[in-house]
Amino acid sequence: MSNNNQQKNQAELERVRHSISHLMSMAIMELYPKTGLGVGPFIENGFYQDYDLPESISAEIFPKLEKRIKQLIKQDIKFEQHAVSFKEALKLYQDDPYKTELIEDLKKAGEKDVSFYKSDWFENLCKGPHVKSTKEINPDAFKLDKIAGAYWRGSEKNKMLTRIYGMAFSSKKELDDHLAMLAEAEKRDHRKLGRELGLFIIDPLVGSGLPLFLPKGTIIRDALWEFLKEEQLKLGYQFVTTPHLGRLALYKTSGHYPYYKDSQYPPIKIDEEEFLLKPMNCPHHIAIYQSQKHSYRELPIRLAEAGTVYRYEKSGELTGLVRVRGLTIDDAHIFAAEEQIEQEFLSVAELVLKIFKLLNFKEFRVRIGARDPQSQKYIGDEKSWNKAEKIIEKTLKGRFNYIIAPGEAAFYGPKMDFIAKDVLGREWQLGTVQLDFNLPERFALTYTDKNGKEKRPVIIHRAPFGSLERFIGILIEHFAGAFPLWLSPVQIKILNVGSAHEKFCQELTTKLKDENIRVELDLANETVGNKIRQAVAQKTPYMLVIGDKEMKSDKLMVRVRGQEKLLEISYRELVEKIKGLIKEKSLAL
RNA sequence: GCCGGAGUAACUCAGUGGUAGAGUAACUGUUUUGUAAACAGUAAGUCGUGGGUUCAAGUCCCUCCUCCGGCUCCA
Repeated sequence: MSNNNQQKNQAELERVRHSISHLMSMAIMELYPKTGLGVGPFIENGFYQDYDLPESISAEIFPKLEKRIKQLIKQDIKFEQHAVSFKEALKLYQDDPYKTELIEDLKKAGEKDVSFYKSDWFENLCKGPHVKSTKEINPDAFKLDKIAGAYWRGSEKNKMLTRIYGMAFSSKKELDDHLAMLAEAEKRDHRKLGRELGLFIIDPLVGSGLPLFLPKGTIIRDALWEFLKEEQLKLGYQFVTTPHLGRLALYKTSGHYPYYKDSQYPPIKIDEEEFLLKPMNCPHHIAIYQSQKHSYRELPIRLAEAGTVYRYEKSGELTGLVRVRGLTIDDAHIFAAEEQIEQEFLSVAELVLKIFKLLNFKEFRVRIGARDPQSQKYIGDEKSWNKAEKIIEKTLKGRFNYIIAPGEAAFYGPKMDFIAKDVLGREWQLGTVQLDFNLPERFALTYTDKNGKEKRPVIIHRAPFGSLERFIGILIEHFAGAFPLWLSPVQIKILNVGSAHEKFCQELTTKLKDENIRVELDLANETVGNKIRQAVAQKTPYMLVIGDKEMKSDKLMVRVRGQEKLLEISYRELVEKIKGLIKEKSLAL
């Protein structure tokens, strides 16, 4: 399909999606004539519409609504646009505070009049666009999805409305494909797999948002960090270790307190002093930088640490490993001279891309997080912000396709985020690089330049994974628990056929362990079939069934994850093969 | 935090006011197994918490906690 066609189809689909939301509103208003209407745009994969309903409803109403929407589609209802004057529009909606607010906003924005769409008896303030007639809508290609609360205009100070989400596509097949993707995503849910594969748990008694990594999860975590450590050593990073709390005064200097007061664990008071569980590693790394005088010859100084921080995320925001209260950032702070920024940004970008390639994230995009011009939440002066934003853009121009996202900056500086698609096509913000002129100023950081003058360095904050917890959560879903060999908690599972083979299996296990291969032995009094089934469920990369044949022959029959045919191979060859794959961190088995 | 849904054995779940159940896992025994589920038995639950209604509550009502889907937020 040509690009033009794609765009055209996309536009058609958006009209369809938006039009179904109007039909849904018709169906709702037939049931509850007094319903207030909030916003109702098309979105990726479908649409939603907010309602102020006289009573609370549940998804049980969906079949009834869907049936009615299908009937409406078949009635060949026309969508007609007309302009209404502000005066008239305000009069029409005099009892509707939501519409009144929207109309006032349009007026402020300098519009001449207000656009309305009429479909049958249903007339609604709406800028469109819509289908000409419901004939254009495929009645079998939409489905109501879920019901949720949503604040009017997205502000938690406002009333909460009822939002109904729907999915809509141009064909039933696309809808079915999308539903299949969702079903697959549910199967891969890292919270479910995390428990089934023995990777991590969250214990309510320990606290929500405070995951406990089990032995197998810890193997993955350590392997990821070891990999990153090696890469960073090659790139000239130095590793530091800092404690989990620091004096409140430190965070007052950095500005993290009271700026993030509401999302931090409150200060701990002891001996007339106050300490804060660290919400960020930067102040500690800055203290290390400041412990000495620095020359331009040393820069850039790159201080790295898997630093655990604690943030009091609101209870409703917590999700498994991907949103937690205690998290370990694969953090580093690069103290650099201004002219080194571009090089350092590129070096971090390269590292992030290497990670993507290694872990099979095939598609990604880059986003520059810039200031929200409306917001006051930023520290530092206009000049340094402009400079920082310019430098990032200059660095990326011609090298990456990027979009600029206003309002996505950190409070101390603009950033560059890498957003990758997983194998199901879902997007995750992974690597982040942030440019900061402000903390160096607040802490009065200096280095001595060529001419013996004191100069101000910049700080580049960066985390290629984001956080170990979140990254592991994403990887669990990305790989559906079937990790590449180098990350697999158990690389080989050995299963004995009968009790006569136990000793041989134990010796084999010891030998493989000596080769630094992670091996697990299953001597349970179970049928071979059952033991295989369990090892398959654990997504074990290699399985060795050991019986009389293996004890007599010098060949092993290896069952490889995802392959039907058994691999016949000698012990030595198998060890070399596996060690080779681990060393290259191969995706294949 | 807000809106909605849910919480019964380690896990997945059944149980609509009248004696707490199943499958899986665990444990014990039998079986000695050849590439995705051997057989038998045993043990296991203050039915999330606290209160209320009732002769009687897993079931109805209220409080709090936790989880799920969203919203808001995410240094």
